[in-house]
Amino acid sequence: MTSTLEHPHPATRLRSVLESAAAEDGTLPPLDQALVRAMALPEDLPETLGIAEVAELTGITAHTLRYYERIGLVTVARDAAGRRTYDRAALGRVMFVTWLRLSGMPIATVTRYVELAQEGPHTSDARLDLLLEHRASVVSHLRDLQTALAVVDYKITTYGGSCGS
Amino acid sequence: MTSTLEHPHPATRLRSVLESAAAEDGTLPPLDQALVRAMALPEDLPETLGIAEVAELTGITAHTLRYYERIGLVTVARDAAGRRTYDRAALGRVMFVTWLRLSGMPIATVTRYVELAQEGPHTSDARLDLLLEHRASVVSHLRDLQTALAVVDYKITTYGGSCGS
DNA sequence: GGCTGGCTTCGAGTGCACTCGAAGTCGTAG
DNA sequence: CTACGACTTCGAGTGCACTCGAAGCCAGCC
Repeated sequence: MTSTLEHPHPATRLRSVLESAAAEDGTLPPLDQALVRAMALPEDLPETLGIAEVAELTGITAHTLRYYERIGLVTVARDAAGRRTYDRAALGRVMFVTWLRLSGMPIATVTRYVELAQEGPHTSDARLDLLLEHRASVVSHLRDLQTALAVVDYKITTYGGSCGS
Repeated sequence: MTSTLEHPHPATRLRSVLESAAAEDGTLPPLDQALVRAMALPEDLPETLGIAEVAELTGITAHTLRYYERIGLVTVARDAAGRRTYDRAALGRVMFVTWLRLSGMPIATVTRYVELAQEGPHTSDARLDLLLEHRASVVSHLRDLQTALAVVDYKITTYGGSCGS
C-alpha cells in the first residue's frame, strides 16, 4: 500500500492499467475499447486512494502529483485530516493529464484545457479545437520519430560500412 | 544565401532534404533508399557551406550550431578568416546528430557516441550497442506516443459524451 | 578609407518540468 | 503515552537544452 521507491516510467504504469483492462475477457479488444474501459477504470480498486497509491498506479511520483495540483493541473479532494483522497474521477483526471503530458502537450496547454473544462460545458468547442490541434502535433511528432528511427536503423544496418562519424 | 529569420522545425527541414533526394527520379523509393541518398547529400550544393546555409538547410539556428560545436557534438573546419566551413561530411554529421536529437537521444549520449567515433574504428561495437539501445528506447517512445494518440482520439471522438474533465 | 553585415568567442540568462528538503501534523502500533 | 511513518505546505534547487547579448574581427562594396 505504501509507495515503493521505484519510479517506473508513467507510460509503463498507465499501459499496464490499459492492458489489465484489455485482458479482462481474455481477448485483446481494439485499443478504443480498452481505452473506454481504462477511462472508466478497473473495478477492483478501493473507493478512494491515497497519494502513494495513485503514484504507484500511474508511475508519477507523489512529489509530482502534488506539484500538478499546486499549478492547477488537477484538483483533488481531502479527507478530514487534510490528506488527498483520489476518487475514481480524480484518478481518471490524473491519468488523462498524464497521457496528455506523455503525448508531448506542454503543461501550460494542459492547464488551459483544464481551466476550460472547469468553466463549464460551453467551452467544449474550444476544448475540442485544442485537442484537434494537439492531435495534429502528435501525428507530426510521430512521423518525425518514425523517420528518425529509419535513420538510426540505416546507421545500424550499414555499420562497419564506409559512412563516417 | 544569407539566413532568413524563420526558424522552421529541424524535422521539417531535414525531411525536405530527404524528400528532395527521394523525388530525384520521380518515384518514391523505400525510405532506406532515400536515406542512403540523404546521407550522401544532394549534389547541387556548393563545395562548402557557411553556418547560415547549414542553419537554413537543417532548421537548426546558427546559435545552436555553434553551441553544438562548443560542447563537442560536431567538429567543423575553419577558413582563413576563422569562419566555420561545413563540407559535405560535416553537413552529414550535423544532420545525423540532428536526427539523433529528434529521436530523443540526450545530448550527453550523442556526445558519447561522437567521442567513440573519434576514438577510431575499434569502438564500432560500442557505438553499435549504443545505437541498438537507443533504437529500443525510440521504439518504446513510439509505442507510448501511439497509445497517447489513441487516448486523445478517444477523447475527441467521445466529445460531448459524459466523461468529465 | 570607411561602412555594413555576417561572422567570431564567451559567459550569462531563459524556460520548462520537475525534484527536493525542511518543518510540521496526524493516525495507528506497541 | 510515545514513537513512527506517511502525509502536509512552501520555497528553493536541479538538469537539460538551448538562447541571447556584448564586444570584436574581417571581407566586400561605395
